[in-house]
Amino acid sequence: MGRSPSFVKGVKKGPWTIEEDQKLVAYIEQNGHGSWRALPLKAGLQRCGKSCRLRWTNYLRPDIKRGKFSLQEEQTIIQLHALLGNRWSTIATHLPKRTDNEIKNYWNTHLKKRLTKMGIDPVTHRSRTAGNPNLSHMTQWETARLEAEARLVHEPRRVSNFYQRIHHGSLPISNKPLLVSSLSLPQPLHFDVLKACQGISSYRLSDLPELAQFVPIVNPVENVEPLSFHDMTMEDLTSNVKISEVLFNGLESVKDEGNQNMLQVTNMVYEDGYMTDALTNCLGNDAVGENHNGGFEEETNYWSNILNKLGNNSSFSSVF
DNA sequence: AAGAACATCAACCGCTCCAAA
DNA sequence: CTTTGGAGCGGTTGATGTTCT
Repeated sequence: MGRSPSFVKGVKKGPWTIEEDQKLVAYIEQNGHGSWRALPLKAGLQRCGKSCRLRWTNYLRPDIKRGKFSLQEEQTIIQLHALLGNRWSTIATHLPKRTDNEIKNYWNTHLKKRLTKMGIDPVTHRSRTAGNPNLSHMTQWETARLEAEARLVHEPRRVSNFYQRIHHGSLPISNKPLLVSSLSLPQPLHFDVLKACQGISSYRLSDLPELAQFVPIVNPVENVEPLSFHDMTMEDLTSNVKISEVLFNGLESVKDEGNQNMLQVTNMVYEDGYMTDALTNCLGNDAVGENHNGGFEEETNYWSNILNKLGNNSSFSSVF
């Protein structure tokens, strides 16, 4: 049913010649590919339609980028693979101008090996070395981030400087000026807030490993000397820590309720609009206040306030 | 210098999906 | 509803290039 015969008399196989390529390109440029099955005859090629389609989609198409994969592309592949597995065509839709075949080859010949070398199982994307919860935690976060970003490409909205802020001025993920959408907040908001705060916690802890000792459940770094963290008191810190644990545990407990939930809610991490709306809905205006424009201490206080509010918020607590 | 071993990637194969008949 | 056939997907192969011994 629907299967092409594996052998057809008079049909050429193997590498394509320049002449064949030229014929195929010329025909498609003039007529479009139409029915692939009928194409070879019309184009004067001794190939099966399937071979023509493959040659075109994987090699001859004008909108194909060839050559070395960038670091960003590599990261995207790894993270999407963690989320999607070997669904190369889906992964390819997130990497403009790359084909599924190319990505698949690159994964099999480069990335899989590299992950294995790093002690990461290329199938599960988890550390092989006696459980590193932070790794899967970060993978999870990065995965969700990518998925959200990928969807933003198709669903333009205002992108904020939020991501830049939490990354201390590193390059934005997207340089595209996105539009403000009408309010269609993802639901449930609890997950939004949860995810957003988790992102913040992740960032801080990975950026300042010294802080990790206060949050052993998130980042179990051993033998780290205590650190006085700017002007924050220990009380502030432990207060955050306590809530971070709640956030993390909460996230762990809901993560299996379906990727849809997880993925649906992550846009707001990049978008002040979503973030503010989500927080406002959960906590009320006074808790969220004005947007802030950076400065690590300011940021710290901002999140400290919000986390404290979250900790006392009954609707949020009910998530758990 | 030469052969072996390994890496790369274009292309093929067999399968599923899905729309049309 | 079943059958058919085109399109597309993912796994795999094998020719070619590169590195190692």
